[in-house]
Amino acid sequence: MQSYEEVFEIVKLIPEGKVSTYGAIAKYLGTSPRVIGWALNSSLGNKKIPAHRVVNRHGILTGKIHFATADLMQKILESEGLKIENDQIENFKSHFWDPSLSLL
DNA sequence: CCACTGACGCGTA
DNA sequence: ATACGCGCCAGTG
Repeated sequence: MQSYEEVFEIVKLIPEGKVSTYGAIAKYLGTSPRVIGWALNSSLGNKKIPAHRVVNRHGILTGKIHFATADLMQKILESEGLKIENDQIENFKSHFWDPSLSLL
């Protein structure tokens, strides 16, 4: 299956200053949220893939530990205009981007 | 070649 | 309210 490829395509569509979730992408692709995490893990190194814009359903930067440094992910997100409070995105739902929007 | 592991989320007890 | 199990793909030992 090209599940990973599908995930990459979606993640690349996430606009700057926006974030998405594992569950939303998984639902859109019709797969399990786990696959999203695994795919993103593989995506690390692919500069074309903004893996830092994907967080869990609580808006928490669960994947930050996979970056070069624990603060890197938060740093990038803040750099894109987001506000992080205690590893959690503030006004998360206001910055939430749903894959369904890519249909538009 | 077989088995384990790794960025999650939801339903059920 | 908290705890546990299942779903799912690819890479590595």
